[in-house]
Amino acid sequence: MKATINDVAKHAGVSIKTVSRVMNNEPSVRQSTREKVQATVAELNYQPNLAARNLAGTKSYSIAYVYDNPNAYYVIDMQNGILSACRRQGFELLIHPCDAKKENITEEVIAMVKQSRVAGLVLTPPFSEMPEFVERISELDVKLVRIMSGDLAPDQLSPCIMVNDHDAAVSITEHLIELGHKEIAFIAGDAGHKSTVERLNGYKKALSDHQMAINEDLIIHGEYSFESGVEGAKTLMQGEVKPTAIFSCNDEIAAGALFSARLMGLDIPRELSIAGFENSPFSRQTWPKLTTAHQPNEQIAENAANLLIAQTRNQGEANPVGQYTPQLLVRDSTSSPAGTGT
Amino acid sequence: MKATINDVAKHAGVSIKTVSRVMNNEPSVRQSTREKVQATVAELNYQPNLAARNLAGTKSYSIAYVYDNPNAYYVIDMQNGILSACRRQGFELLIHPCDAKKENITEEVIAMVKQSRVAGLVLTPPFSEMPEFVERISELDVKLVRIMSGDLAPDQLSPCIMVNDHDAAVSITEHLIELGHKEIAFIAGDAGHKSTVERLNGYKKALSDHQMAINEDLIIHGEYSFESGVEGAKTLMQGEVKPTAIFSCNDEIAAGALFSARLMGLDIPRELSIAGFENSPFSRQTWPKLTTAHQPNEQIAENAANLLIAQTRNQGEANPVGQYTPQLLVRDSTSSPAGTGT
DNA sequence: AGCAAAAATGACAGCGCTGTCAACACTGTT
DNA sequence: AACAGTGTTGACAGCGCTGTCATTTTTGCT
Repeated sequence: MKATINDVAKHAGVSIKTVSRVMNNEPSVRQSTREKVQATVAELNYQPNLAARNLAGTKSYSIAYVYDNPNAYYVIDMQNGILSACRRQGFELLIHPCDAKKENITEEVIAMVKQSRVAGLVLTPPFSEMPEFVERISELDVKLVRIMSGDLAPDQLSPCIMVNDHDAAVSITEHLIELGHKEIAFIAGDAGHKSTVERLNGYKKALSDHQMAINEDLIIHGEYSFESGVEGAKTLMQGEVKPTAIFSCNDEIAAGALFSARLMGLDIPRELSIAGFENSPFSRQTWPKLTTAHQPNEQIAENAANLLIAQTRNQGEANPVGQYTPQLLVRDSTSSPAGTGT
Repeated sequence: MKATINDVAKHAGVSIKTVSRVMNNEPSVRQSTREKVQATVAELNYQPNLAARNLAGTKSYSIAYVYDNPNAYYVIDMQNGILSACRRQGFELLIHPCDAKKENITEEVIAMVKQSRVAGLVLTPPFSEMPEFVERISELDVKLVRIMSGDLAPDQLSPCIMVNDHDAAVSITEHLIELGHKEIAFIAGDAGHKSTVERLNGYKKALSDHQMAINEDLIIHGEYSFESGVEGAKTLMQGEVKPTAIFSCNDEIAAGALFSARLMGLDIPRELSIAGFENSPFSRQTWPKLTTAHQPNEQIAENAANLLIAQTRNQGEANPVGQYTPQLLVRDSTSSPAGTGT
């Protein structure tokens, strides 16, 4: 029914061990032998039995995705990306949703690692940005890869995929500046998230670069939610200095801001430009569609998983750092301010 | 480091096989022996090695969740529910996202089943509602459980968890009727989905029961999307007979309808009541929050997974049928029509 | 050609568990 | 007391693969 390593060995006229070597990309196999085996593998459509591999070997062929993110879209994207890498490399994925705020979350994850014997973990915010957690986990016999906001890895504990929110925020802000906006507001997300800090700094940087003053009254400290956008926009538009553009820390906030603006009878984008961040499905479910920054989550995740798998095989550099900068995606919620004739 | 069955056997003073029997709830173990072993298991915190189990036994200890659903919230809920059941029962979950519209999707899933040797599959729409697909898969040596819309299982091929969209739609419609609405519109989702049909029928049933006419002009055939809600509401409000309430086939459509209504300057719910369906996070991210029907997806999924696992162990009835009726959840988007004084 | 070193290959044990089957310990019966 | 019948337990092989180490083949060099 299902081909085993034995079948392949017999068909190819070599020993089981040689087939094993080929399957694991080990050296010390003559090229001609390797090809012969590979041909047989293809012919019989052989796929190694994961259970047997895990049982027999010292290495493990599974990795886990540990997450706590209320954003389902993000999780699904990450999961799909990781899964792609796993399928390609013959790995298994264990998904481990859990609560980052739980008192003994570190112990819980440590227990999971010991129990499941996974070879590595993919960590996304908030876990990837919890120094103590990362440190404790990295003492275990398990590889890590972290996806986080920033431009430089904070330490050498694992490979990191950095998402350059700062530069992307600069792009968005410059887009608004170039459209001719003078009063650009910012609605921030949760203060605890690194992404909030990075995006806010990018916004400030762009203003400074263009000799524009930073007006703290135009900066709202909110959280990553629709309601926060609603409130933020209301506060801003009732303030002394009315912005002609609002840069929201993510699409959900932007959707809220947009909603609020329409309630106030504003014509978007003519009277107020609104930009989001993330390019989540949210940004396409508003009207007009949001200008945002596209973050290729699935690709980031696949990249991260590949890096992780390479680590578990002791391949690749020790602690490579990948970097992604979300790209500006101009849609219909931004334009030149009213009265500038564009 | 990690306790094996051998350690347990030694500590308890019995043979490995006896421990195995206890772990698998097999009969023919004296009560006193069973307790002794269980105590040792607890003491050593022993957990069977899944890889070894899968390798040695004829049974498998993993199930797969096969899905193709663009709704990330739904998928995450299902996944979490299934995962809970798996954790409790010592099973492993394989997640298998794929494209239901792909030409040879059936062959692809069959290949996956053979390859991974999973003991069972959890199927949600659209897979659970594809008769040929289900039939082909059920010929395999794999158990199934289906979650689908309706009140009666369509066949005896597997246990089914039925979600009674019909009755829930009746509840929502009656809620609107009781508020005093006379002209109640309906915006349907994708015609191909059974849930659309069931909800539409529930809507019609409620109207009939209350001696109200069914006006086809008040029924919009759309799809499960925000845009569809926007368009649908626009069409309805420009029609000859203006509804005072709109029942949307899901929350996303309702959000679109709500958005559209606000653009038209309507005061919600005073001038127009809008109800959704699903209680997705969407329904809480609108303003006002949507009246909807709550579908306990996570619970449904856990229930389904438990049923599936019972099947793989040949426990439980042959083809049990579970049923859930989503519950009416009244929030702020519905009220008595203007001029009725409530 | 002859030899040591290096490269390629294979034999074999064993990972932690389950299935099979044999062995043993009790019953209640004649 | 001898027996069958039932309930309980354990010995042992083997699942499909990898790690170790021994063996064979090839290579580079004199």
